[in-house]
Amino acid sequence: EPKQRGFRFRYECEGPSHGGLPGASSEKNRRTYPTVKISNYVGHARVEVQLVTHTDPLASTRTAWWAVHCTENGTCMVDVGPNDLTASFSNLGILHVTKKSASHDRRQPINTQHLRSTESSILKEAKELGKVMDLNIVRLKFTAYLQDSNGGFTRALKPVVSNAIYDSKSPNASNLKISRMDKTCGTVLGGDEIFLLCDKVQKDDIEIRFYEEDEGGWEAFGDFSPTDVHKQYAIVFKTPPYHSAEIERPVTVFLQLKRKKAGDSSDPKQFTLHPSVQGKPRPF
Amino acid sequence: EPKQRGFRFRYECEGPSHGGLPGASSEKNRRTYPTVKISNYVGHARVEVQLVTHTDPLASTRTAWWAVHCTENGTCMVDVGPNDLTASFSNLGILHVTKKSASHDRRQPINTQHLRSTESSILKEAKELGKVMDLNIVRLKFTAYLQDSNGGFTRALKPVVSNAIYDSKSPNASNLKISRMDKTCGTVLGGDEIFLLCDKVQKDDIEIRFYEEDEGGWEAFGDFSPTDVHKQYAIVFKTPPYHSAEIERPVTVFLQLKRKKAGDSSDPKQFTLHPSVQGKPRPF
DNA sequence: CAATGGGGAATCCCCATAG
DNA sequence: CAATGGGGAATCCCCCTAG
Repeated sequence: EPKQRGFRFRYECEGPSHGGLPGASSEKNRRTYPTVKISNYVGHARVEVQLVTHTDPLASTRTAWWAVHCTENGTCMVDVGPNDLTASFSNLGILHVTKKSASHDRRQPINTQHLRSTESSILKEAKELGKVMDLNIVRLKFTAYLQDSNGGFTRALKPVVSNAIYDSKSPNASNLKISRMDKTCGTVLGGDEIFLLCDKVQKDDIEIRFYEEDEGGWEAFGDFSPTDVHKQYAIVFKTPPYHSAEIERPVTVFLQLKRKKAGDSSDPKQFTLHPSVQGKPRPF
Repeated sequence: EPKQRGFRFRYECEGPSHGGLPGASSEKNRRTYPTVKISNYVGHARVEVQLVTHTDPLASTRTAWWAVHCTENGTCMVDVGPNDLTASFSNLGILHVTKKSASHDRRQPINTQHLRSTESSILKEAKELGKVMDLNIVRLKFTAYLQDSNGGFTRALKPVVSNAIYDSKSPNASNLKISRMDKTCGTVLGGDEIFLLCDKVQKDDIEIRFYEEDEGGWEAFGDFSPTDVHKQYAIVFKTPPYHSAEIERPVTVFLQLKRKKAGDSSDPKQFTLHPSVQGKPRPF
């Protein structure tokens, strides 16, 4: 399985070799790659990868919105066997196809009379498509071919489809990250104003989640409006009140950025809640 | 004269009509436009505008990096006179020409044998040019033509060139602006950490200037490094010490963003310095 | 020096608001 | 509805660091 997030799709103009798609369990020092294994078989086999859309994985590649670059000649397959039937793809790149070139790709009925209208209608179509199938999410589709009696790889097995891969440069799928906060503590009553610096977020699809780790889990959300999100890179918010104002000593909780729609979240940061100051009355 | 900053150059693809270049003294409600007046003359005249480069105003327009769009047909001139010889240009737009189309513009020796090499060499040339003459700065060049005895506008006067106009979308010429700070006061000793949210800045060409208004003017700079500039939209810095630690009551000073190279600055924000707390020793 | 990874510039697209 | 003004997405370019 490939890693779902954190990999950046590239445009052709960016050149090859910006690193291959890592495997789901890939680590800094121990890199792994998307891998498939053919079970219950001994012999030679050929495994091919294709990119398919996020939503309709089994059917479509009808428009090649992306192209996989693994070998020089553009084909994406490896031969395996006869003993180890594990195919590992170590240099998969995912290429963005631009809207413009995408429209050229389609075979047009060249001889029809609409010369101008084609172009705009294609753009419109592309836009429609873009709405349904997010171009920034793809899956890998592996197809294995076993050798037939003539030695040709013709006996196709049922393809398997990977989990979804999100373009890390796409604003709705980039890695969420809190890089800095002006305070890391506040009072149990909430209402403390915090300046938080982060990687790119979308002002209408982000929330700041406070939580405690134990089961039963308390959670609450930072208080801010879209206008408090500054240029996608900073958020000014107020802390939520803790579930209980009656604490004797400081409590440490966590906060993280979280996308409302996709549900993915950033690494957490610690935040310390202090008891409300002696003599300062709670608001009621 | 045109306004120097705050006007955005547009690409052709953005369509016409995103507002015309305002005059230097243009206000929200009282719009003015770049205007020239022919002195010491009575009669009809024609005034033409052209865009010229920032650095070499009198000579060049040799490559039309920008195009002025004022009338439908692309010509940019107005006829004035016979009494009022003031020409006002109310709908000047400045078009960005993309690098790609810029290279097409040049008349190529089509029949030479370098088919591939031309393109890359043109790009290289464009890049070279870009280094010397900043494509995001232009000037207007007005040329007036008086009527000759046949009624033709042939008697050109000496052209006049406007001040420089900076593309407000260009990162090194955009409007500087402080939009929010997490504190607006600190101590006279300095060293207070401030989170400041701002419009786009360049981490290597920005400083935070504290100053007092009176002549003799104290000034000092916020302490931060390029890595403290977060994604061009926020700066975490430490306040500088005031010129005197011996103050009895709070002092209000100003701070502003300031570009090191161009020297332009943002509107100031107030900042209040409090006396060092009773009993807290000054560091020495 | 090429591979890897990432910041930000140049280009493009489209939305909100006031006439 | 078109003019105006502006935010941000899609595309592209290039620098840094570690091998």
